[in-house]
Amino acid sequence: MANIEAVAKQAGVSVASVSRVINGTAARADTEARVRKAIAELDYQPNSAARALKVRQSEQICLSFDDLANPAYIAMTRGVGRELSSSKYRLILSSAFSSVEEIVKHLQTMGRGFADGLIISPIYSDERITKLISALQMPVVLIGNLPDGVDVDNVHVDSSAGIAMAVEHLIQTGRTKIGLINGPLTTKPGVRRKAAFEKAIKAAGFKFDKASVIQANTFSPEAGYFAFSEINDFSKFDAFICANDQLAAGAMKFASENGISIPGDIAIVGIDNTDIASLLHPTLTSVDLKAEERGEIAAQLILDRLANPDRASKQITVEPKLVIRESTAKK
Amino acid sequence: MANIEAVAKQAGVSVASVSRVINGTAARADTEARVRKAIAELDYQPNSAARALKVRQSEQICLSFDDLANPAYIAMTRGVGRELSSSKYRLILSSAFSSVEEIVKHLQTMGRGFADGLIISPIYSDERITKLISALQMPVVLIGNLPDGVDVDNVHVDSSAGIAMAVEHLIQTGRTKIGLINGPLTTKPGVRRKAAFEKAIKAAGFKFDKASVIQANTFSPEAGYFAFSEINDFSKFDAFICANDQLAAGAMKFASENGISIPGDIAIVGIDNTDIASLLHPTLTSVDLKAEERGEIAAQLILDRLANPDRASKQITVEPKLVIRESTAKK
DNA sequence: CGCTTAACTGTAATCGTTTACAGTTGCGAT
DNA sequence: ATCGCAACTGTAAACGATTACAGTTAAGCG
Repeated sequence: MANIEAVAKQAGVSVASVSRVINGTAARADTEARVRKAIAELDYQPNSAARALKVRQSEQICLSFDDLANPAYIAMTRGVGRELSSSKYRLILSSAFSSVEEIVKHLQTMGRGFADGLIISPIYSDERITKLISALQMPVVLIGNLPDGVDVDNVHVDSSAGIAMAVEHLIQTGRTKIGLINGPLTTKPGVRRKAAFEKAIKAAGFKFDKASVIQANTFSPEAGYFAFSEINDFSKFDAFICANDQLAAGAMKFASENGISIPGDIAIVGIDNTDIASLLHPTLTSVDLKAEERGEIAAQLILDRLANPDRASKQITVEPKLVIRESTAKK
Repeated sequence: MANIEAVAKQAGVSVASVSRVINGTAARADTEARVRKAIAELDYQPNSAARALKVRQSEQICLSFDDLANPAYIAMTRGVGRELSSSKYRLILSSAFSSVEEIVKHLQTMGRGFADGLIISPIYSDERITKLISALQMPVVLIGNLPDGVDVDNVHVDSSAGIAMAVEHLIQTGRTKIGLINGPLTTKPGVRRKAAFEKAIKAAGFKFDKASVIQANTFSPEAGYFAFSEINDFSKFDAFICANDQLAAGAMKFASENGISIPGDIAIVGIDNTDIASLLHPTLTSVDLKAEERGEIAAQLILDRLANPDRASKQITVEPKLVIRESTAKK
């Protein structure tokens, strides 16, 4: 309610002095005391929007991703948060719950005054988002695959390499009939994981069978459960790679309910190496895509860019790591 | 970069007309076309901070909680998000990663211009937060227990009743030596769950033994694992209630690694009924504290308050529900 | 072709800050 | 006491939008 002018009047000084006291610029002890007293008396708090307008900074960084239910993004957020907590910037999260329009609108609003920088990790490969990213007139870091022709700071993980590791590991542990429970093809990871899987299978000298890829329609445990329930003949497979740990967990639940032994009959590899991997029974072998580390790096990139607006854009690649647990033990 | 004045000049109209076109107020087709053309040419986006300053609204609601790693809060966020998505307000999240100071500062900044309303679910019972809440000059909804003397909109769940249900269920299924793996006593849920447990045990006609409460120092699976590992003599117990599903998951992991049968030797009840409950092996009986529903209600309360600033504050109570699964089957 | 009225447009004030600039004050040195 | 200089303070102009109000244009109608 009270504004800086009211405080100035109450303290018997000018608005400039009030502002200076608040922002820690030089002020006589006497002046400062009166201003602080007036602030306390009026319960004054500066208006952030006005400040942001004037100084052209909000001291906020916005992290945006699509799927709050996905633990990989939560880990990413942890990474960003840790890195930012030692800076002057606050982290705000914006997670779109429905349409691409919504997310585009959200980002634009953020971009024009509510945030100084944006870290965005879009799962859906909609070209409107791509356009938006290149149109955004503010520091942006993209986590995930950089679309062609977009020149922004970027951190991504070589998930193909991760899938190759998983395939290799399965083959080394004696599996020959490997399937993929994939995420939706409307998402970037869905598209990329399928391609990577096909490539890895061929690279290992097997022939790729389209029927070995089963599409789930979300990245959830329910979808994994449903995917497994649709398989008529489990004897065609002795291993599955699942596009994330959630899908793997759902699949394993179906297996345990239906007398399919893991890893006895079927080996399972998850992706993301989230907390759940070591809690499942059996514990889940999973490809760690280093979400938390990617978050950290993204935050570093944005801070660096904020401090140094004209530098060339950087693209950073993180290496995945296969974490071996019980679900892929030898038969 | 471009501001409204530049657009006005480019289009050969006044800034007022530009503003009206943007905000959908009446404009001649001719005028509108020229303005839109100018906007496109200059790649103009209105500055949110300036708009927020002038109209005294940001069209943002801020949801704040402490622990992003806790799936219960994620569920809560889902509830808030769903409810808000049909309103004109956007949801932003602010999750504190370290000190109370940080969260206080964050909320204040939000409060003065960056958000029109605040939904806050503090886990730590620091009185500075309480003070802050009552001092905040904006619509606030508190999810969780309302401190004495604070008169704000509130939604809370009767977790004592939930714990009583769990105790009752355990007794009915033949358990007599019930323990509690509690969360840290520095958190509100930690304090309250312990008290509720003691009360429920006594209400059931058992005598309460202090040694039956084991304190974990976080709400994580690791803490649950560690808590179980510290128990010397499992024969003293035939059931445990865990202060959340995460703790339960960790405890079950220890059990499975150490030949303790669940539910054979020990029955386990979790709290929160998160996704993981049905993915664990055995599946976990859990007290559903309706986090998602509480989020929805909180969002409704804040929208209602925003539409109706002078109404008396409302306190809403949600009833918990026990979801019975395998981990508490009869011996 | 005037007149009335509705529809649109422009001017300028305003929101609550910050900050350049000029003006004032206080203090030590002479 | 006076001067010089540093340290502080106040005035007023921004920042980029919205909007009341008054002024203009267009349209409808006899």
